[in-house]
Amino acid sequence: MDKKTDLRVLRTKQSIRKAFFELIQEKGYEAITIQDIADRAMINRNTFYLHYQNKPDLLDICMEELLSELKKAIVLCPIHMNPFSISRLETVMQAILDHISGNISFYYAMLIDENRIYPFRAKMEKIMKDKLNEGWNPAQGDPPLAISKDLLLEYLVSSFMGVIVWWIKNEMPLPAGEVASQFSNIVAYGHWKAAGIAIEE
Amino acid sequence: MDKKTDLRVLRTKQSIRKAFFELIQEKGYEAITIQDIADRAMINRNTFYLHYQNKPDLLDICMEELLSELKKAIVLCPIHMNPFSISRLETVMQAILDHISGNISFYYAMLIDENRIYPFRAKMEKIMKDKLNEGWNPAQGDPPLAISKDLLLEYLVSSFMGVIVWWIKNEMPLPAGEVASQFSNIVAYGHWKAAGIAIEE
DNA sequence: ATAAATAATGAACTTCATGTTGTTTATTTA
DNA sequence: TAAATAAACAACATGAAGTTCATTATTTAT
Repeated sequence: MDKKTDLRVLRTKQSIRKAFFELIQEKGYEAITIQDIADRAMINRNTFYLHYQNKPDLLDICMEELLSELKKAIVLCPIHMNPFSISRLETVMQAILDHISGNISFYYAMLIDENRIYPFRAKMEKIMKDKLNEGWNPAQGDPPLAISKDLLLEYLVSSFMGVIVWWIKNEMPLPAGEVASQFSNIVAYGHWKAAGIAIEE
Repeated sequence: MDKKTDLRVLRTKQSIRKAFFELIQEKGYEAITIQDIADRAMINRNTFYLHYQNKPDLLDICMEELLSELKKAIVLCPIHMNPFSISRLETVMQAILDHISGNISFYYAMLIDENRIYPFRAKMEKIMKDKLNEGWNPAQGDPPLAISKDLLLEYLVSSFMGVIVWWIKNEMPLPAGEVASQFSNIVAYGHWKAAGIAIEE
C-alpha cells in the first residue's frame, strides 16, 4: 500500500515542480520567491511548506530525481573494459546524451545560460567520474600512467561536460551517437587529427 | 589628481574585500549577509552601502578586478599562430596558471568546493575562448574543420578549466610550465598517448 | 453513503535581512 | 584653522521567510 496515493498530493507536487522549472528559466533560481512558485502553481503559499521545507530543499529533491534517472541510464554500460578505453567512453556518453534528450527541458534549465544551477553540474560530473572510474584496478602489471589518474578523469569529465553543454545549447544539432563518436575521437587521438588539422609543432 | 586618495576609503574598501573573501570560504556566498561583512570588516553596516550597492555589486566588482588582471596577463601572448596550435595553447595556459598562482587565495575562493562562484568560472571561460579565437581566420584556403569550431573551442576551454580546477584543488602539485605542457600534449595527441596507455579499439 | 482522516486554504503573526534617511562625530585636505 | 568628506549611530519602511491555527474541501475507509 503506497502511502502517497492521494491525488491531491501528486497534483500539487507536480504543479510546484512545473512552476519551479518555468521560473528558473524565466528569472533564474536566486530571484524566485516561494510566493512566485505558489502563484504560478496556483496554490496557497502555505501549501508549499506542506511538501517542501524551503527553496533549496525543493531544488535538491528535483536534482536527485533527475540524477537518479541518469544513474539508471548508465548503470547498464559495461564495466569490464579499461575505463579510459574508447568504446567505453563512447558507450557511456551515448547513454548520457540519450537520457538528456529525453529530458531536454530539465537539463536546459539546469545547465544553460543564466539559469544554470551549478551544483547540478557538479553532481553530474561526480556521477560521470564514478562511472568512468568503475572497475579500474591499475595494480595488474600495467605500466603506470604517465600522468595523474585524477587529472585524466578531471580532464575527461570536464571536456565531456563542455560538449554536453554545447550540444544542448545548440539545440542538439547532431544525433547523440555522432556526438559520442566524435568526442571519443577527439579525446582519443587529439583534436587536430579529429578536426583534420595538420599538426605543427 | 586621483579622486580616491582618501585613505579612509581605501582602508574601508580593502577590509570589506578581505572580509568578503574570507566569508566566501567560510560559509559560501549565498549565506553571507551585509551585516556579516560589516562585522568582519569592523565597519558600520551603513558604511558598506557608501561603497557598494549590494552584495551582487560587490561580487561583480571583485570579479572584474581579478579578471582584468587575467586579461592583462594573457594579452601579450602571441596571436599570429593558428589558435589551435600546440605552442599557442601552451603559452596561453602557462600565462594563466602563472597569474593564478600569484592570486591563489582569490581563485581558490572563486573556483573550489562549495564556495564556487560559478559566474566567475563562466567569465573565465569567456575570456579564454576569446583569446583562443583571436586572429582565427578560416577563409585562407585551409581545409574546413571536420568538426564545428564552436565545439572545438568549447571542448578546449572546458578541459582547460577542468585542469585548472584540479591544479588549484590539489595545491598546485606541479609547476605551471609542466601542467601547461602536459595538457597541451593530452589535447594534441589524445589522452592515451599522453598517458602512455596502449590504444585498444 | 457516511464518518474519519487528510489536504488545502486563508489569515495573522514573528523574525530577519535589506536598503534608506537623517543626524552626529571624526578625519582628511585645502 | 576651516571646509569637505567619511564613518558611525539610530530609526525606519519594506518584503520574504517560515510558523501557527482555525476553517473548508476532498479523499479513503467503514
